[in-house]
Order: sequence, then C-alpha cells, then structure tokens
Amino acid sequence: MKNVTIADVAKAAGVSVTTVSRFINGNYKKMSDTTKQRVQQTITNLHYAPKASARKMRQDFSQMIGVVVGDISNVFSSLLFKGIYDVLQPAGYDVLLMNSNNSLITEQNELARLFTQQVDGLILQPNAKTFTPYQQIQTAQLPLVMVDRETLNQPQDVATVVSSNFDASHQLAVRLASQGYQHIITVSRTLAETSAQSKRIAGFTAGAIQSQQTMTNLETAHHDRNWLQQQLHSKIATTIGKTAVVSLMGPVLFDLLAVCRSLHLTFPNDIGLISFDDWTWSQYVNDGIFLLQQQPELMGHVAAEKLLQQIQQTPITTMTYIPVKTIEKASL
Amino acid sequence: MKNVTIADVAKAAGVSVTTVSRFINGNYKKMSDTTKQRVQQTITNLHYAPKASARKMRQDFSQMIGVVVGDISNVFSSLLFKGIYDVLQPAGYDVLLMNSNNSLITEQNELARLFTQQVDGLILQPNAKTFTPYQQIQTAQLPLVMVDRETLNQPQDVATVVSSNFDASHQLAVRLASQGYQHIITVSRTLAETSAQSKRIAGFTAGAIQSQQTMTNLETAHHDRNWLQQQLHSKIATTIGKTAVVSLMGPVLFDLLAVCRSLHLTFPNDIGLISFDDWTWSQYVNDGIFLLQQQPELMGHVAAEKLLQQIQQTPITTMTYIPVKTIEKASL
DNA sequence: CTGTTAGCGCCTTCAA
DNA sequence: TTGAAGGCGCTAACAG
Repeated sequence: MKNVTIADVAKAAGVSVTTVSRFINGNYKKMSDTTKQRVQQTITNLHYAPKASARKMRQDFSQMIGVVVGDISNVFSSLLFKGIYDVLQPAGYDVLLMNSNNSLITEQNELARLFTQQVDGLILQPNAKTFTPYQQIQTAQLPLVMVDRETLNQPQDVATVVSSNFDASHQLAVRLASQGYQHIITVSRTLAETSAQSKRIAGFTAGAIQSQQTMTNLETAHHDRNWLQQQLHSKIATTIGKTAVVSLMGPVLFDLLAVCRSLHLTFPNDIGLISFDDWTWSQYVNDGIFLLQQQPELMGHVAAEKLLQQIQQTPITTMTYIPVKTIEKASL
Repeated sequence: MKNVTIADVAKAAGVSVTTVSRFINGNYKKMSDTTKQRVQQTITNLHYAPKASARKMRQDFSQMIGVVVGDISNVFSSLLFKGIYDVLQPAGYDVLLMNSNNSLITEQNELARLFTQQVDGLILQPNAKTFTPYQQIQTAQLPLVMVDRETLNQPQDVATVVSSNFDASHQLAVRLASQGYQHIITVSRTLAETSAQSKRIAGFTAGAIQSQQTMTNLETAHHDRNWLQQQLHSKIATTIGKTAVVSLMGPVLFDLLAVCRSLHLTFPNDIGLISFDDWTWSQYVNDGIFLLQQQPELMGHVAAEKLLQQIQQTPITTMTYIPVKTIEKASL
C-alpha cells in the first residue's frame, strides 16, 4: 500500500485530477452533485490525504506559523502558547513550536529552521537586546509579532505585545508608600536590559523616588540562596521602618520563601512580601502571597490575532500593553 | 527581491544546481575547495535558504514530528514537551505541537492535519479509551509512541511510556497502613477508564484490601467545591481512626486545601494529606505537602528516544514504566 | 570532480 | 461542468 496521490483518486473515481483538486479545495461551484459524491467516496475509500508539501510548492504560503518561546517549561511560556494556539489552529494554521532556552544562539538557529519551513508568520519572545538580529525577518517581509520583551532600536512598525510592567510596578510602589512602607527591595534573577524584570525595576525605582522610599535591587543570577539570605538579613537588620520585598519573577519567590523561613521573618508582620507570578499556587502559602500577575494566555491571544491581521494585510496597532493584574492577599 | 532558488545560486556561482544541492546536503566528498568556497559565498550573499517543502517532495521524509498533548497549559504537558523537544530538535527534527484539549474529536482532527503534514512520527497522549481510533496510524506504518495513558485492546507492539501509577499508589497504601492510617479517601476529577487517575485508584484499592483499610474515591467531575466539602466532612466526622486524603491530580489539591481550610482540618493532625502533583509549589504550604511526583520531562525524553529508534528501525522495548517519585513532607 | 534531466504531488490557466 | 498540461524547487540517477 503505497502513497496514494491525487492522480490515484482521479483514476479510481473516473474523473480528472483537476476535479479532485477542486473538490479538495472546496470549489464545488462547478461540479455536479454526482461527481462530488463519487470523489468524496473514493477519497474515503482510498484514505487519501493531500500532501501539504506538494501544496506548498504551488502556493506561496504554508499555513504554518512559527512560535519561539524562551522556556516552555515555564508557566508563562506554556500559557502564552495556549493563547496563541487557540487562535491559530481554528484559523487553519499549524504551529511549529521552538524553545530557545533563553539563548540567542539557539534562537537564531531556530529562526533559520523556521525560514526553511517557510512559515507564514512568526511569534517571537526575543532574546537579543537589540532588534538587529531580527532585521532579516522584516526584510523578508515575514509577518512578525514580538511578545513579552521589547528590543532596542526596534522599528516603529513592528507589532509587539508586552505586559504593562513599568506601570504596574510604579503604581505599586506608590501604594506601598501609602501603606507606610519606607523601603523596597526587589529580587531579580537576571538583569538582561530588555527583560520584563528590568522594566519592573524601573517602575519601582520611579515610584520610590516619587514617594521618597529607598529602593534596592538584589540580583541573584550569579549567587546562591545563602547569598540572598545574608543580603536580606543585613539589609533588614540595619534598617528602620517597614520594608517590602518584591520577587520579580515566579521562581524567585521560591527562594524568598525559603529564606524567610530560615530567617524567621514573617509577613506581613516583619516584612511585606509581593511577587510577580503567573501561577496562583502561592495563594495557599500562609494566607496567600500578594501577587502581580501577567496574563500570558491573553497575550498569546492578542499576539496571534495581530499576526493574522498582518497576514491579511490589515493595518494594526503595533504596540499593545496588556495590563498586569493585582491579586490582593494578606502578605502585605 | 523575489524568492531565491537553488537555480539562482547555481547561476550566480557559475556552477550547476547539482553542485549547490550537494553542498547544501554536506556532500563535500566530490567537490573542490574552490567550488565549495564559491557556493558558500554566493549562498550567504543571496540569503538563500532551501525550501523544506520542495525537499519533502523528493524525499519520503519530512524531518517533522507531530506531538499531541492533552492540555499544554498543564505542567505535565509542558514538561513532557520539553523532554521531547530536547531530544528531537538536536536530532534535526522540527516539532509540530498540537493541543487536544483532552477531546477525542479535536485530537482526531489534529491527527488528520499531522498526516497531511506528512510527519515522520507521532507522540501522542491519547484521549480515546481504546486503541481503535489509532489503528490507522499503525496501518500507515507511521512510527508512534503513546505517552501517559494506556489504551485498551492496544497491540503489543505499540511503544508506550507511562508512569508507574499503580505501583506507586499500591505501595503508598501499604505504607499508610503501617503508619496507622485506617482509611483512604482519594479525590479525582475524572474517571476516564484509561486515565492515570484510574490506575492510581486501582493501586490504592489493591493496597487497601491487602492492608485492611477502607478506601473510597470522590469523583468531583460534575460537582463543585461545596459538594466536596460536604462529602469530606460527613466521611471524616462519622469515622473512627486516622484518615488519609489523596488528591489524584495537581489541580484537585487546590480544592482540597481550600476545603481543609474551611473545615478547619489541619494536617497531619486531623488528616493525612497527599497529592499527585508534577509541580513542587506545595512544599511551601505549611510545612509542605507529601507528594507523588511523575517525571514528565523524563517521560518525554524516553518517548522521543523510542520514536527515533523506531524511525531508524531499531527494535525497541514497547512498554516502559517511569517511576513515580515520592517527595516526603510533613503533611502525613 | 561536475553537469543534465526527470520527476515528486499538487494547483491553475487555458481550452473544450 | 470537466480536462490537459505546465511548472513550483529540489534531489538523485546517470552521464560526462
């Protein structure tokens, strides 16, 4: 039982390949009902399935979209993908998912592969600081949507979907002041200039200046949990007034909780504890952790829709900010 | 600037298409260094990228693998995918990811699309109870690996990777008895016969019989949290002896924690609390929740490796059980 | 070491 | 309402 082609179907049905092709593509206009029936029948009999690759040769689109995320084992990425998929699949697109491991080199390699696959569009959580490595995509006229991270020197017309990280952080800082917190300590894992974390730091800094609080960031990238513990201990021990500690990404919260336990710091008594997190598990830690939550699924949704619009040449708004949700819990 | 083809490169480099083709495919054996250089140069100059679809027409493989998971927003699925991807991508395969939403209909539709895309192999977290809907895959000689769920009437030679759900549950029941627990209540969300949850129930039941404990399952699929609360309350209120409550899947643990809080049940004092969960967030709830943890990433790894072996016609062991890890915490 | 050429399966213009 | 035929970009005989 070899590969069955459109010709096989045509022969078996006693019609021409053209007719079969028309049938496949839903061009029923010029086709008698009898023919239609017969073709349909033969197709199911022979288990015929048209081959996408052959199709792609003749058309100049592939009905495939490439998605490159930073780390699919991350809740953010997987929810983002879900949002994307739920829009693209019903629209008739198959999705090639690639995982860049937050590495620019891997990412560039994957982009090359997606080019080779002739995807009709690209949704990208970029790893590079600047837009330069993505210039080629624009040059190739390939519809593109950037998600979650803004690159520097990015042309105005590049569609982008990010969280309102700066605003949410800024507002929270001001609110913290109004609740009597005089010091803010943020804890990040990486300081990549373009990362969401940097925007958050910037937001808190701006808010702290405005509200006359102190603001420090602890960068844990090259340190272990002990280091964090020491830093936190010395900061808080030597400080007068209420301190709020903010985890700038989900995984950091794990570290922070461990450290608090070791240091016998309770919240909201000893410190205020806040975290950015895209997952609500922490509502079961004590009376819950105060959360700033992105909306990755919504972001995926919006990004996919923008991509489709680009493919259909519909003009789009290029920069979209998705609000960060505040989940109020007793840790503050 | 139109599509640049292999012919364009050939012309520009002053060689034949064959030579270019050979170069692309790494057939350097019969090629002078000068030619090689020239072709390389021209390719980069022209930004040439070979088109996968044209290639696929000539070869009978696509270098693409289809993966269908139940719910990508689930930690299990996303870690599973990561495991798969980390093996397949380095091996030169691109991965088409599909999300069946745990629906058989969606899944079948997606399988059809993957056929159309002529994937070289399939990794599937199946939704059907029986193997029948997947018969066609076998008939089409398409390499296939089933993950996470066993179907009924499944041919012996179908490669499968599942967690050792039964054994882990069985052993835990026995252990519970030895710790003085006389009653086991499991809480599930669905009772799909082939689901991992059913295997777990079976394991606990077998262990309970062996150790002379009572064993009840609470099926929450068509009920709300209130119902669960009432059930649990009445069971525990009317019971003499220690009771262990087991969440059979991660999300159920959320419900259970909420219910415990409402009923003022503490663990391990009032009840023993245990959960299957593929995510370790719960270590920060009180002194941590006792966990039975699958190893989705490892499962993906193994599944992908099995698939590659099938593609290379290497004989494989068809059924593999991946051990469930026990994370001992104070909730027991 | 290099080139010529025949298809792979499908869509689409053109003709009937 | 249907069919015939060319060609999409690439690979792999086969021929130098």
